[in-house]
Amino acid sequence: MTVAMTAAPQRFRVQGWDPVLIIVSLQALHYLVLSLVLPALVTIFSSSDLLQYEGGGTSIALAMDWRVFTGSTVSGIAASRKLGAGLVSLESARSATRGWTAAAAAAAGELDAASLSHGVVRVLEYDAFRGWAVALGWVIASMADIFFLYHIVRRPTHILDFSLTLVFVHLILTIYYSSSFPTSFFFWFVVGASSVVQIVLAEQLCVKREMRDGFSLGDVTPHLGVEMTPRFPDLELGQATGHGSKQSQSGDGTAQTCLRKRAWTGEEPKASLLKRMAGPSDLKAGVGGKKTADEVQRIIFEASKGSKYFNDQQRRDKELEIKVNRIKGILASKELTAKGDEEQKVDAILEELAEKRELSRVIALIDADAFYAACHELEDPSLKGTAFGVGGGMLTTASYEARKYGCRSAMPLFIAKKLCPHIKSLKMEPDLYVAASKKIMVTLEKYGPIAPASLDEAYVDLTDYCANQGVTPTEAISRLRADVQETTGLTVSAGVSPNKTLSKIAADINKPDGQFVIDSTAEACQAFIKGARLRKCYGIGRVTETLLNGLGLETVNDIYKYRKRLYLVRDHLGSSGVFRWLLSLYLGMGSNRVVRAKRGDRKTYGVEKTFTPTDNRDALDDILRKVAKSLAKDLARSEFSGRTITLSIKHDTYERVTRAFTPGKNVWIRSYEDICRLGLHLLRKEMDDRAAAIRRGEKVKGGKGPRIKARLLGLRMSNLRDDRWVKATPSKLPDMQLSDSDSDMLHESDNSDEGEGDGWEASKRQLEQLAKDAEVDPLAGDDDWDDSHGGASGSGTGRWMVVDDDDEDDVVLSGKTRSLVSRTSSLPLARPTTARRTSCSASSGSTSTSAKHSAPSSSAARQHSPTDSRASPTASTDSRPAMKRKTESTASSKPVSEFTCPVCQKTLVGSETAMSGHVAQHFEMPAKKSEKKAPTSSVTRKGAGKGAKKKR
DNA sequence: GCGGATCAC
DNA sequence: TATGGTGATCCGC
Ligand SMILES: Nc1ccn([C@H]2C[C@H](O)[C@@H](COP(=O)(O)OP(=O)(O)OP(=O)(O)O)O2)c(=O)n1
Repeated sequence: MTVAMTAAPQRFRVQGWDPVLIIVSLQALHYLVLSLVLPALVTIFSSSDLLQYEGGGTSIALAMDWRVFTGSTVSGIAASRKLGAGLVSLESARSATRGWTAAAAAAAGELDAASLSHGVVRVLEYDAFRGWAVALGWVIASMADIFFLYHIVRRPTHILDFSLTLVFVHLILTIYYSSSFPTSFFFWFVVGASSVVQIVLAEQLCVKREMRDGFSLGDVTPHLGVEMTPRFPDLELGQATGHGSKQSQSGDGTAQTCLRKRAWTGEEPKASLLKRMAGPSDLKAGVGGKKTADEVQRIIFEASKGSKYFNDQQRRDKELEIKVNRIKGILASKELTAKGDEEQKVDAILEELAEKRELSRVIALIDADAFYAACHELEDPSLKGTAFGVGGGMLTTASYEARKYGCRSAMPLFIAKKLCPHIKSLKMEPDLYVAASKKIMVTLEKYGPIAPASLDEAYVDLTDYCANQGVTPTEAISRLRADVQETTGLTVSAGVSPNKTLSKIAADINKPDGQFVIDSTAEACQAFIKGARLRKCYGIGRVTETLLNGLGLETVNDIYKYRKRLYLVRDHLGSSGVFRWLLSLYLGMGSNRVVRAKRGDRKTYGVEKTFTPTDNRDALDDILRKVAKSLAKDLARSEFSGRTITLSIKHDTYERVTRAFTPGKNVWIRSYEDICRLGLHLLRKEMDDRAAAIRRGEKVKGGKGPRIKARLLGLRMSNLRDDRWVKATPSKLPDMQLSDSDSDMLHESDNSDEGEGDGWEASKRQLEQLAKDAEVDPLAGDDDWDDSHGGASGSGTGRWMVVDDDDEDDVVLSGKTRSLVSRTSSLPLARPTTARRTSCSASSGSTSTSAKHSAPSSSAARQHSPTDSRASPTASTDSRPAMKRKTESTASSKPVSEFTCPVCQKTLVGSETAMSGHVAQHFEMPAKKSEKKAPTSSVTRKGAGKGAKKKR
């Protein structure tokens, strides 16, 4: 024992990390503590005369035999009431063969002989004391373990593992020692409870230390030691080729996965961090082998080390680690009480889900290869085959040649240059991409309904094309791809399957200029997705993947393999829907709805700008004004106004905060002046609030400096209203707009506010009152299935995407993105489903007034969808128009040019813009008083949201 | 409604 | 030396 203790620390320093040594040391220390504490406790709690029976208080059995716990606490106490039970309890003890148990046997003999109830009680009392003493000893030792874990294990991630291993080893030892399996509830309770407490406390301490000390690379302490996650051969998707037909035009067989030796040894940062720094890239780096994955990781790491960005990544990494541990803990505790029928239950759900499988459609996802880069090659053919990236500072994409060196999307140029010294970078030219995108989409439309998911991606429903032309999906997609290449000069890759989920994954398989078709059979779908790594699935990003990894899952098939685990933690997976979503993913199911997004589907407009960090107020104001101007321009061009403006700040530390403000329910923001005024106000308020928080000693983001030092400022408008729609609709609500032009108001209003501390509130209330008018009603949309991606609305390069009809060049895409991850704990995921459900049902009826206005199209848009192909009834597809609202808003009276300021009560005549400008003035004011009240009184609280959405 | 977090491209 | 811009959803207050 002693040897181990002293030897351990040394070996750590010299050799790094040795799990076996660590567990041996912990075990030894644990027993050492027990051996010191138990005799003392037993001596204290036991009467001396009885102590003799077991030969003193120092028997090794005290530590090693689980029966010391039981002898009598729980069962014994019960036994004191009933003789029979007491006999049973002692009976078991009698079967023991060595150590102190002989004493118990003797006691039992004594009982048998005397059969005096007095005697029985006495013996049991004695045992009870001892049981408690031993339990207490165990608890003390467990708490001492916290200290050892903290100093020896160090990494929060490993606490759980080592702690459980320790208990497990003890279990084995005690079973061996006692020649019996622990059947005492008390024993399990004490051991289990102290382990839980031990794990929680130790992890918290370790996490706290890491947050405090950081994670220094030069440090040679064991916790930095290696935690290499082996790079799995990228099984991609198993050999699904049996079912699907494969047809790759490009010659390179990306398939081979060579085992690479470590490019560097010695101190290595945590794998997760390396991965984070390397980005989502698959790192199968050079097909051409110019750089190995390890080299790429190393270079990225070396270049990043020490930067503020790097530090921020470390911080995130730690937080993620905490999350992983938390869910692991939840799983561990749930497993203790698992019933055993979990897998059966899951299987039932799977069966239920599988019934809704829909295989009638042929859905394709077309994705252009290295899109931006390809667009530039089109303009300048000499670029072909050269290594270049698009974007200054940060690469938005890289040419395939550059990718051989490890260059990727979202990689800073200076790192790309280290990887590939001769890489060239081109300036972004959005117009080029938009034009190319339009061309692609036009071509795609010849093959069926399409749903653009970004500038370079779109889903196409080939069902009808195949039927009409009498061709197989494979033939159809081959034609389509050839067609696109011919008409646009761009190469695209495609995936074809019965649903969007699978097609999306399939499109990646034969990536550059290739395609992958999955047969329309349940078997083919299932077989295909089984081998896919979780990260390949739309909606599963870095965080979600890590959390699932924490539960032991690596591939989609593991969802089934570990369905019991998922089931046990299902309530901690964000929302209950996540669990089912994963199951349907495993089944290879998904939405097959292909509908184009409409103009009204856009939900926000925003502009943000990164600059070299500064804490100069004037400079920040200046930047914000420019941002405001840009945003105003976008809004004007697209004819949208918004009710809510959100300021976004990225501190020098990369920590971000957002601050929003909604003047009123019917107050529309659009002009540069309003945006600017409100934006500056939000910025100033944040500066003041932050400074105040610092003075109060509270923690704030962005470092300790009293002034905000930012590297990015952004403004975003949400709760949009389509001004075109407004224009076309004669009467409507009282429409106020904070507006520009009249700057005159500025001065006069300035003084009026001082008095009213709660001008803010007042204004809010009055405006809300004023707004109460149009009637909206509850929605009708009921159950709609999920639609993770494409359906309508989405992610992507929002700003330029071309929306449906009007050939405007505004952009809106389709697809939606839910993100997993609930903030507080657990797994992310949100269920893909329903985005609109929340927005319609959850939000108050009042807002819908505006919602209605803003998105007249969205409801109208849908009715058209799946009608033609009757075959998609309840399918797992969404199919359904969610809500069908019809009542347009009612009208309200009220001319528009005369207002009474809700704040100062003045009556103003003139443009509404003047009005808004005036009102806005009040906002600039004293944040103080309004501050207090705002939180409590403002707004109503509605509980509906959650319930509605959960159910389903 | 707000703010943080996640994800996608 | 140095790490982007745009948009969407979800959750818990
Ligand atoms: N973080 C990112 C990722 C992508 N894009 C842009 C540039 C890409 O060209 C385009 C399409 O993205 P993809 O993910 O489809 O990647 P590419 O088309 O560039 O390459 P490939 O699809 O061949 O892997 O979106 C971006 O601006 N920022």
